[in-house]
Amino acid sequence: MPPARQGPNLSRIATSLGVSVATVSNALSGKGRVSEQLAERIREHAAEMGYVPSQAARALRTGRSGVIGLVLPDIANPLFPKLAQAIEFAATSAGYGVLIADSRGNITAQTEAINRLVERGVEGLVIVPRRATRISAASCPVAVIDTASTPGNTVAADHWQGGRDIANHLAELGHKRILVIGNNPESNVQNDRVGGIRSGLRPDMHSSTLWVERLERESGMGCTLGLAEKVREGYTAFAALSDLQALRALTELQRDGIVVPDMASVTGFDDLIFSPVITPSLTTVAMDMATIADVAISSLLKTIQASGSREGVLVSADTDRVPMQLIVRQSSGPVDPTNGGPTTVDPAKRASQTENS
Amino acid sequence: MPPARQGPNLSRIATSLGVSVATVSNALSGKGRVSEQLAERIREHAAEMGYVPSQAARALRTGRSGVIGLVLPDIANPLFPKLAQAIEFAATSAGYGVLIADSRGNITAQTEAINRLVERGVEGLVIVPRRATRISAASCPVAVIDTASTPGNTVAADHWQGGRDIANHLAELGHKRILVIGNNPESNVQNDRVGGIRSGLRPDMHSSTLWVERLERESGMGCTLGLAEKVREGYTAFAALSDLQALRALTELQRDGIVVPDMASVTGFDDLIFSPVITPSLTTVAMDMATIADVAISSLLKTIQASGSREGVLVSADTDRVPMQLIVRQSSGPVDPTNGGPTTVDPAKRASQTENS
DNA sequence: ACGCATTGGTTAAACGATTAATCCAATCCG
DNA sequence: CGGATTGGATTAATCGTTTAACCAATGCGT
Repeated sequence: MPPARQGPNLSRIATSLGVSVATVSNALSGKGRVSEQLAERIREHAAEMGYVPSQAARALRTGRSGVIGLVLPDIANPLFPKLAQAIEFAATSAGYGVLIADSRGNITAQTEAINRLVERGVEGLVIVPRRATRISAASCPVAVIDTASTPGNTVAADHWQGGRDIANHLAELGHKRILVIGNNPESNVQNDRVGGIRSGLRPDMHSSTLWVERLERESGMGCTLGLAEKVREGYTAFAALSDLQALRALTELQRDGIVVPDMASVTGFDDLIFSPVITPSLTTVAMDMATIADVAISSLLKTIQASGSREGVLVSADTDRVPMQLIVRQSSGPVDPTNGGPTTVDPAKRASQTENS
Repeated sequence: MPPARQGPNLSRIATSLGVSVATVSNALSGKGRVSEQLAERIREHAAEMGYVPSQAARALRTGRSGVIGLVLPDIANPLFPKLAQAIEFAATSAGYGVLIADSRGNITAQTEAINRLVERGVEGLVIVPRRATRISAASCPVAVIDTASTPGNTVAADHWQGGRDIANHLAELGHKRILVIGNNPESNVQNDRVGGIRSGLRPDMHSSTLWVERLERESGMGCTLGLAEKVREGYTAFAALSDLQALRALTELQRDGIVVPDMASVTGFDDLIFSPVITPSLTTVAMDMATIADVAISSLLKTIQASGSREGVLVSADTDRVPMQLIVRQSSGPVDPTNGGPTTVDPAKRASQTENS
């Protein structure tokens, strides 16, 4: 069936130069003993023939495929682009390729995805686990990116510190009552972020938490969050655990005639693509994806080289939490002195004024 | 160096069953001639030994790696998650793996990315080209996802029709003056969308176009688009060529006290992750990513199987444009009768009312 | 009974690179 | 001067599959 192999290979180079394949291999890899002269001649010739080593053959012989797998809980996650980009860059820089797999929601799919990658011969895996699932190590080294409080986590942003930074920021602006808006309390990441926020509150501050997914289960998808009511109750700041929730909050407030940041502040997490360009632009806390990816990949590769590359090991890194960076933009500002207490004004009325004027 | 291969392989299965490797291979692939009895026995035994074929060896022997490459102009593109997810799913269903590569902006990087993938032995490529770059075919079949008007395009959403749908929708709502908001006039996709919109306008309608990137080059990144002014001039609808621009427009309008959709309508493209959850939720036009991915992958694989899998061919499909679907949400509504002409009200005044009340 | 297909299986040669084991000088040193 | 060393290159085995070619035994028609 294979009618005519035509790509240049070691053997073709060898015969055309009148030497043995081993010599060519040695010259190109710089491993064996070849005179510098000959080596140079070989490299030249190989280059001009456009030689490209067969990864398949190399993989077969050495048992190293030069590929790692990236498993994501849900590719549609808005955070994914940055992560994938960073991982791809780090891996490529280290001479590795990246195979992706989407673990579409459920845990069985995640396991299947992992298996597929392993069967394809990946040398290691980078996994962003779904919600609170623990990774039962596959048959190769695994680096986990979730949050430092997850057992088995390799490296992640310091979500806790990010939360504290947000709390500090809001404290400095004079906010006393803060509503934390999260999606799901089962997410380790979101829990760390809430924890961080709470730990950063001054004694005279108070916070409560709104879980959107829970609310939607009762009131239907895409329901309103009732934030205008919260403003009336005296909340002056809305700290969302993700820019997506922050955006949701921001637009809802705006629609109800509550001017941000004049009358209420909104903050988010993750610095998603839209955050800098909306009006007002969003104050948020960004992960240092590049560093996270670097740490994950480098410690993964270290483990791969150390281990016989069999056994599923959970990789650990020396830096397991990477600082997050507060980015102050327009959506957060000093608390409105006239709106310090509950029910100073009636936002509903204000909204209707706006609509009807 | 390789001390102890341990994974079960054909030969191990063969000896443990007292047959030849060829027979095992045949039994497992169902190709050669093996009695049904023996075949069954072999399959059983292989399964319980946990046999996993070596992709590397198979790739080496057959020249088929079972992997395709996905090249993206910029992974950070918010559209990417859906695309990658769809491609990954289609490829996986067909038994292929997906290697990703980010072509980080410039065209040289795109070429390099392609080369890396080819060196890794991908059998074919799916490329979403950067802006208006033409793909100079690599040394393997290439499927291009851009827009039908791009020469060499394989399959894409019917952006033109999507534009027409938007125009129709706005026409039915009674809008006469429409501002199209795009990012960059060099994008084939955006141009098709504008073209579609224009072609769908009724004789009594009028549109002009605002290119954000051009504006930002003059007024600085993240500058305001001055849409309140446009409303004053009589524009009642803002048709953005991407949900990202639509969001930008929507938030700017809201901040300036212009209620959407009561006083102005906003529409987008792509149905990005945030579009359904903002307030008001965004009217948009969605691509059918699943179908696009299916067509791309299936015609790519068809070409791979047909060709000797060498030569870089630009794959073509029988369906080259997949319909887009209009999703009407809250951000578009009938034109405000009191706001039909220019300068009926002063939005700036209204905004300040809101802020000071 | 003899040639001829058919069935069920084996042998062995690839695929292309890596690498341990040799081999053959030429050189070095006591 | 002879044995040990070393630099420089070759031989050949190996990774795990696939597959063409081959072979033995059986069945069948004439």
